[in-house]
Amino acid sequence: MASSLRDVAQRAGVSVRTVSNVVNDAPYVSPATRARVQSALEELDYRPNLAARTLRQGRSGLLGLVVPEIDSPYFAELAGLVADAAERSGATLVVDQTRGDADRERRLLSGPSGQFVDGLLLSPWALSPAEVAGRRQGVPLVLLGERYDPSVDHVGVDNVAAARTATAHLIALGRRRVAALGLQPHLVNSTALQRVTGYRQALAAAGRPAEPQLEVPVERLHRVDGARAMRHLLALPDPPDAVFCFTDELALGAMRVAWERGVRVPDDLALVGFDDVEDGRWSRPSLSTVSPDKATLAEVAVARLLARVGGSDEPALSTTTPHALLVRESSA
Amino acid sequence: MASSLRDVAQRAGVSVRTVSNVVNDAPYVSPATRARVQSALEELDYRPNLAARTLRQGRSGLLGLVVPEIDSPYFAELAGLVADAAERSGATLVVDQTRGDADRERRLLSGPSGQFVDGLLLSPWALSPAEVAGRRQGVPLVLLGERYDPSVDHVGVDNVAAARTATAHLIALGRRRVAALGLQPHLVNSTALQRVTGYRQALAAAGRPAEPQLEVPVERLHRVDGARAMRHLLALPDPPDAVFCFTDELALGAMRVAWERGVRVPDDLALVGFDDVEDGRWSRPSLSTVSPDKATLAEVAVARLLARVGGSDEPALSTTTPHALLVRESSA
DNA sequence: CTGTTAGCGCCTTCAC
DNA sequence: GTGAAGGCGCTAACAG
Repeated sequence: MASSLRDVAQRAGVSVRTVSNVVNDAPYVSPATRARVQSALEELDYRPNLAARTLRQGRSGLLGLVVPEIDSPYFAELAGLVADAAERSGATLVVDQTRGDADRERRLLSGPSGQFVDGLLLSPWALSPAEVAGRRQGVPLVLLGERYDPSVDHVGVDNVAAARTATAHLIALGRRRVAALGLQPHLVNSTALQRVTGYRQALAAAGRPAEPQLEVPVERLHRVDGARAMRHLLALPDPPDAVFCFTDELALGAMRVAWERGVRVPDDLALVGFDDVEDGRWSRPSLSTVSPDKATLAEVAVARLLARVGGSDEPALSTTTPHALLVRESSA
Repeated sequence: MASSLRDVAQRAGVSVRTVSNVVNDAPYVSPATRARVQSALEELDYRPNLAARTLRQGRSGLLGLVVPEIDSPYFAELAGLVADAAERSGATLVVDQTRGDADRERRLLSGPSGQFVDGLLLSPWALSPAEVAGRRQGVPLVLLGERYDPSVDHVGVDNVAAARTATAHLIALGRRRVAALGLQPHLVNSTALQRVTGYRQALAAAGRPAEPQLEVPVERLHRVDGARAMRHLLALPDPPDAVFCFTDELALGAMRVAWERGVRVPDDLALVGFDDVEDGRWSRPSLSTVSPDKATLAEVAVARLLARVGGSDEPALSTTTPHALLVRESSA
């Protein structure tokens, strides 16, 4: 059985109050008493009970991060950085995944594990803006990536501009038929939509007509989806000579298929991804990509959330974090 | 302000007890009352306070997973599967990372976030067996991968056998000089040690002498470490024609370096990794690997932990989960 | 079937 | 400087 404040007090021959003071190093404790309590604390291996403390002061020191999939490289990397940022700020991060399930997102937004955290970072996937904005009661919420509602804080990159840059780069390479891989018309989530928008803008700016058959939808964002979409593109009567993939995972799947089909990257087909995931730096060839500054994103998101937890009630902020196009071998 | 049981009771004109009964759908509530309470519950958008509930019944319904790095593909995949397994069992998983830091491991083992979870799954890295066994007080603990102490539950693959199989496969391919990449002599963690042991056993079984210069240590297990180690191997007067890498990440880094140096895989150099991480299925060439059954591992670990949480006091069990050698292009 | 109440462990206001 | 006591929200033992 874990020992409580009272046990320690008894052992040290003082009152609970004094022990509490020592534990939270408050002033007003004589050095002698403090020392005595200290040793009692150690002998009993006392640890404050977080449930009780949380109940009492309404704060747990815990921050929650909810992502669709913890095992997708992008979210895994992001989670790692957010955990680091939280750690630096003296908070502890706990991570939850929803597998893209609306119910789970909903539950985590206001259910048990959104219950004992002081604030929540959410990367929405299946939930509509209205639901997110509506359900947000109680703990502060900061949205990652998606900007849903002007009433809730948001941190993310400018997807439209980033996609435009990536596409423009492919066009500047002299490619004639630039495809877009990764549309998700079945989702409320609008990230893919923003990226197509940027893609189309770049095409238009270059005086190119939009070609609907070069815009390929995918179910999810895994390598296998990229592979399937690439097979589709290569089967076209007039296949593309460049593809802008909406995530690195999609691009890596597409790249593998290109190789299997004898299509040389970048000679026959230039590829650019999005996310700057570790794998893309080591693939063969290495993958050009739009690199969101994930460390800054994590830092800003945690800072904003902690400010809210601290009681800040300034109007909701939408912060755009930097990104950069990294040209590597797949589009050199 | 969130509404409490009392608020609801007041609104419905009943006692807290009755509301509590309804919330936890206990019996002994008349349908009429139940309905009345239900609507009060909804009107007030009542949500149980987890801190209070935990304080009261000493259980939170939360399980914790502590891994060195949440952004390494292996741990990310494992975390995803463990979260799924927990979900299926009605528990919620929270994930923490330590970045391989002994202090953080220590803190998480018994600190705040090990305080409000009912049980802990730990993949130790920097902590010594003695510390792990000693610090384990309070919540049940199940060790993942490393088998530290007979007194604590453990689930993992047979690293020695797996490494032996992988090495034997390379030998059977007719390779003359088989290297081992990934030793970690600086860690208390013994996974690498077990894998070298299996490697040496296979060599011995084939009547080959051990060649110390073919056993390459690494600092960490990332691609960059694999790349560095590979450069070292290729600079040897008599470089290997096969390498068994202790993780897929190391292998992927090594593979990229081989390509840069014009060494053909698998013709000039056969490669086998360990972990069966998603990337290796899509790399070029695809990566042969030892595939631990991660889903089973997750399932068993969660089941065992929940049994402990439920009060099981059978002697500590050490479970070996299955693994399989997957021969793909890098050693075909 | 339902109401009343003690107490989980902690912090903190009030008294000394 | 330190002690006593109340109460955070919930559950369950004890009435009725």
